[in-house]
Amino acid sequence: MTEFNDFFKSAFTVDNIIFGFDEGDLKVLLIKRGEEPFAGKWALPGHFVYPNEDLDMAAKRVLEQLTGLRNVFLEQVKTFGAVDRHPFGRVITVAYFSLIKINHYSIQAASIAQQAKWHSVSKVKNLPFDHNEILEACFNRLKWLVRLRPVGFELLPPKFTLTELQHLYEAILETKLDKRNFRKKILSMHLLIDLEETQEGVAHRPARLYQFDKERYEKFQAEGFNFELKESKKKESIPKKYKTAKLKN
Amino acid sequence: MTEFNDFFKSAFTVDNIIFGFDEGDLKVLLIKRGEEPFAGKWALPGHFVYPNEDLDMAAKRVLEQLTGLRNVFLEQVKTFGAVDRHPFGRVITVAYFSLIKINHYSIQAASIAQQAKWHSVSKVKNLPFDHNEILEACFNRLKWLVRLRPVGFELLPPKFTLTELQHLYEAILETKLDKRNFRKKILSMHLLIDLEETQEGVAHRPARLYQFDKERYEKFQAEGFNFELKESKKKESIPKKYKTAKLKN
DNA sequence: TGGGGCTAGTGTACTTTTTACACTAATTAG
DNA sequence: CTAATTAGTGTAAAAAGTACACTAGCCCCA
Repeated sequence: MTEFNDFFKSAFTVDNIIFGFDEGDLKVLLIKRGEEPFAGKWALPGHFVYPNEDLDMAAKRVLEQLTGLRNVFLEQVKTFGAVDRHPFGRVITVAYFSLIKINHYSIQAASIAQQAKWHSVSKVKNLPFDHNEILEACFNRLKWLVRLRPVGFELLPPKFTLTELQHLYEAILETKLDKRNFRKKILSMHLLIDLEETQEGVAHRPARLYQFDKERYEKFQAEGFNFELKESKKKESIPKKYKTAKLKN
Repeated sequence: MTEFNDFFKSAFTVDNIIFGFDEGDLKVLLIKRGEEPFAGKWALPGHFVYPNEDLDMAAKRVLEQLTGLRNVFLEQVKTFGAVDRHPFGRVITVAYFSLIKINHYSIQAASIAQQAKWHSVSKVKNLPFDHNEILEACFNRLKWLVRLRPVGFELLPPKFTLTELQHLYEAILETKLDKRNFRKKILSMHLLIDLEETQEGVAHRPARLYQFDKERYEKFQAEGFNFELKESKKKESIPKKYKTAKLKN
């Protein structure tokens, strides 16, 4: 049994990929690292898992320390364990992603980081460790999940308009959707409660406000239903420089 | 930095969930454990990850030692890290699942186990550790994956009939499929090469043999296509005792 | 050697879902 | 009161999915 002892020399961490949505843009919460390695660099928030702590617990702890939030959407995505991924030794990390409503919490950076800030997912690059790869894996998971389960609502305030919801989907799926078809599809699921209120103080026709019907959703989930959304094939507003890259039949 | 050292006392393993298909039944390869803990019990094959080894490498190693196979379908599924899941200390495990063609390899159990044997997925229970939970997670992943990507072919011999393919899908999805619709759908994907050969020595009309067109599939994958299969709503041959459990609208 | 048993193989009409597409409505700003 | 801006709505055509039943070809055995 002594041979086993050689194996008990590694550590593991959780990394939290926290997505939010603001100003029509999908964001990810990064921290400015307060400790070595890579002190001072923007990175994904994460921490070692304590000896008496389950993985999910550790992920919840990191999330709560950073945002003050509990009971938010949180799901394990993938584990990264390249031999040389951490300069201090063998450290594998379990990536979790969560979806939160921006502006519904205050960042409490001090506890685990010098600073925490939202960054546009599309602009983030050059993260330390293998964090670019981790972020990409989580973004792909989100893209996929959003087609199957109505997780989009986790990212919006409790009251939202259909256009806001559509913009969210467009940001995640990186595509344009047809307005009428989107509305038809969303409303046909009967997962939205029409609040019979409208926006105020906007310089155009005010939109109706809706609320996600969580109760109804949970009833349906048991029956296993499908939340698929397909993209519009309308003349897409793709900048010309990408046009040639499109695949042919 | 000394505080970090407390974290470098854990170990991690990979567990391989190896699926095969035989006699119309989905199987999983289990080993009879040669070592403590749980020596002598049937369990999922797995092993500690060596200090100089990536996770994927470890999974490939275990798979190859057990089956002699390389280059088979292998994918990370989920990581399990409950505090008390291993009696020897803190050990988290990364679950991988793979799909192999039964009868296309010989089990080389000696190296890591007393014995290895195929078990019907539907009959496996009372595995040690948290292996029941791990198997369930991998089976769910397979169910899901088979609808999106033509991974079914990984489980069949190079030449197969459409009925064999259909039985495979039915075993994985735990449902009946309509024969004509299944064929229409499968053939419309143009992923099968008609070998213009037929079965021999069967006591009925011999079926045509097909081969999976991997090249064509890989070309399509870049374009992102969908391999979804829906179940037949035909009068299902569900034993009466289950009928009352069906969900209503 | 021909009839029974068995599985292979095929087409069509109907229903549902998806898609493409353009105008009117309601508000604020100036 | 006009311009600017976004909200909100319906329909027809195409595609995909579904339900369903009979003939074809082989072996076995009497």
